[in-house]
Amino acid sequence: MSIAKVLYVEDEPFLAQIVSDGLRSSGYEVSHVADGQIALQYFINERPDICILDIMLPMKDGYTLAKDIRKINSSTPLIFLSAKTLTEDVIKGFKSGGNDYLRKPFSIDELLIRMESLLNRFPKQANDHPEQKQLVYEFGNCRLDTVHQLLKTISGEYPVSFKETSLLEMMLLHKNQVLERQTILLKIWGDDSYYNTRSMDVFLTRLRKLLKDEPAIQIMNIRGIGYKLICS
Amino acid sequence: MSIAKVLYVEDEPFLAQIVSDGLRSSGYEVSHVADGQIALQYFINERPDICILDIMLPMKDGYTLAKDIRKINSSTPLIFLSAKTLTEDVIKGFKSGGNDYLRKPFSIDELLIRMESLLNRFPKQANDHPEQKQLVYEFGNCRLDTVHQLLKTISGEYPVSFKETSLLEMMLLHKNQVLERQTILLKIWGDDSYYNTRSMDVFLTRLRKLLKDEPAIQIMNIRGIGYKLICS
DNA sequence: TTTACGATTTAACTCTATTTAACTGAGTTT
DNA sequence: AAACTCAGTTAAATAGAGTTAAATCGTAAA
Repeated sequence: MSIAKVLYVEDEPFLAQIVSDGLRSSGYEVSHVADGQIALQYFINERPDICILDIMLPMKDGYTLAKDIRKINSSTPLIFLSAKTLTEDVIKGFKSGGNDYLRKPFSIDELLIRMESLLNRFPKQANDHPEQKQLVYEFGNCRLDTVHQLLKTISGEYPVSFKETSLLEMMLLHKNQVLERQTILLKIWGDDSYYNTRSMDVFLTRLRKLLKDEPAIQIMNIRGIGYKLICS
Repeated sequence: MSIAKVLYVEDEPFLAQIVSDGLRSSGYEVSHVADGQIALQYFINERPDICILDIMLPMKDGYTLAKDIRKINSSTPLIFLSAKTLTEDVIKGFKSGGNDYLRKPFSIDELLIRMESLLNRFPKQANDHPEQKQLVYEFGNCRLDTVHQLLKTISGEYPVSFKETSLLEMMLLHKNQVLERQTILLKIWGDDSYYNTRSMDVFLTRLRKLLKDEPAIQIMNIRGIGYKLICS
């Protein structure tokens, strides 16, 4: 989804400023309105993706506003923010069409996560965007097939393990550039603890051994920083 | 909607009794379980319409349980109930697949209205209509008929068992993507205990044997993670 | 109810990717 | 040059995965 538009209705200017800033710095486009009457106009004109409503408002209270919005649109998520803590107020909030109800004071982070939840913005899996990554790499006289995990060199074709494939692929994506050790570790191993660095060394040895017959290809170490894969 | 089934996971007996009674007197059908490990079994067998999970549980905590449930089913609403009040716990709850998070102590009425809200937002469906799933899959030179449980390969047509069919079908639904072992186990076997993984290995061997004459089709292992079915 | 059979699980064993360990060497700092 | 840190090599240990066969389970026919 592109940038989500938020309609935020709140009459207390100080809080409104803090929350608006918080939302904006998380990438939302925020329209702030202080009055319930005007808010409905905004809703109609701006078609926000989500609304955040205070309950106590001048002219038209939050419950009424929510009901009015629901007459026009039944699906846009509505979150109530209120200092009213009684259960019956919460129930009134849901009955008037709200989808969530946060008691003041609340944390911005909690508001954000609840908004995301209502907007279904959780990255389901990496599967969502089957990113069009390259499957086969040619370099020097070699070829790495990341699908079948095969490395063809001048001296033959060898099956390589998943980690070997990942490591070589990562270097190929940065060939002739410096690639930091830590970057590799974090990406492939998930953390850069001592034993994982030792483990990576072992894999480097294996890759170097596989590529030893290709004089034009070298994995160079840059001490204290990382590696550079030299190849055409 | 007919009577909604609730799976309620809570290890504190006194609270569990109160909440269960409250839900029942509001017309819900409640299954109460005190243990996270067993809860997953219940989920698979009972197919509840909504789940209410405590966070602190013996055997398997609420977050982990939620993640496991999400591997099997992505739409059933999940509500966390917890004495943990920190924002970061709330965020963890949503990140692990929860749809709402209520801090203890909470009022039964608030729980009820939030349940109702979620049940309206995710109208019963996924479970009732096991969405028009594909019955026959074509891949490479093969064809899997899930109705008659027949696998046609280049070398003939073979009857396959229910588990073989399910396993292959699941891989086909994720072909050329990484599919986690645990996801398969939870979905097909219902739990990921040791012997089930061994059993799955046996089925993989059988599938690989059946598909061995199709060089373009391979079930590749990604150690520590899962499998990838390579095919067109 | 018993038997027979196929489906699935359990068991025992093998193989292999990855990690751990121990040691060696190379570049840096003092 | 001594001391130190980082990196490379090799081998052993571990844990994940694969294979095969035997045991068990469940169901339908006898």
